[in-house]
Amino acid sequence: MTAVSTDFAQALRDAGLRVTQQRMIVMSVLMESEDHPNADELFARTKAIDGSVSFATVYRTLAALEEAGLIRKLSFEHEPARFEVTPAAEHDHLVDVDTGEVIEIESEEIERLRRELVERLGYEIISHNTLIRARKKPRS
Amino acid sequence: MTAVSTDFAQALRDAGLRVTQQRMIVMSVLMESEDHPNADELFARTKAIDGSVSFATVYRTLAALEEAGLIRKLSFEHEPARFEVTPAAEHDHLVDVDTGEVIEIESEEIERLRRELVERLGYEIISHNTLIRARKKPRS
DNA sequence: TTAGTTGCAAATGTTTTGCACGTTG
DNA sequence: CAACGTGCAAAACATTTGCAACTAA
Repeated sequence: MTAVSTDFAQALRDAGLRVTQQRMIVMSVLMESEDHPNADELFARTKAIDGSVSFATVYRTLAALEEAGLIRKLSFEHEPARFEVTPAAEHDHLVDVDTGEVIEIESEEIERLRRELVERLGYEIISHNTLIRARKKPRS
Repeated sequence: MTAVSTDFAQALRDAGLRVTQQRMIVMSVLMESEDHPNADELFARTKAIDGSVSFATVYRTLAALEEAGLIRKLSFEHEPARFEVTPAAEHDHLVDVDTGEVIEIESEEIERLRRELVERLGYEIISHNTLIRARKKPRS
């Protein structure tokens, strides 16, 4: 029982969810992913570890974990949703339109300005999701 | 032939697209929409003007107009894509999670910071899309 | 024991597409 | 008239769900 898997189990319990083998696997697969996998990819990686996990369970687990705030769903255009473990600090996503690569970018100042702006409108941010489509500048 | 419809026709021609009645109707419907309609809603509003326009054409027109940069597709979560005419100034979208209302918010400073940050990474922004899920603060 | 979870397959909802016909340039 | 666009219905695609079997608490 590693520290990490204990954390997963505890996080599930805290969320009022049962600790099942399937959820543990999906969580650990997502946690260990450096990229931002979609449900298909998570299913493939999960199946490689435990062939009995079904596609439906991957989706249901993702929905449950998102609901619990443990993971985040990213909506990209023209492609299925991707997922990431909820980051400690908010960050935006830059997609290289030529390579498809996703880069996380972070700015405390932008975040602060955004929060202030939203508060001035009388709202409180629950979550936000910024997608920047960009292209690498030619290095002169 | 009004100035507005001429602009639509010209915009289509400039994009290398044929000026068809269907495209003109879809464009004008979207242009006159104060909200951010989805394909379903656009189809309904379009059909009210010309009953012969098909659902497929609405989708194909939206794809063509987006490709041409004339309109923008917004990906929300747990609901079909919405559309808006490409705004003169970039703006973000705030969704009131309780009412579903979509509010456009704009900040030149955030935009500037974001552009600078992205440029520092060697990229050039093509487009961006920010979705903020928020809840109205109780007025004390 | 029993409420929550799962696997399977079927269903759902959105968006796309093949094809024959119509229209634009 | 040639290329492009359209309508229709069927297909594709991502995601969700009903149900009977299973399992965590």
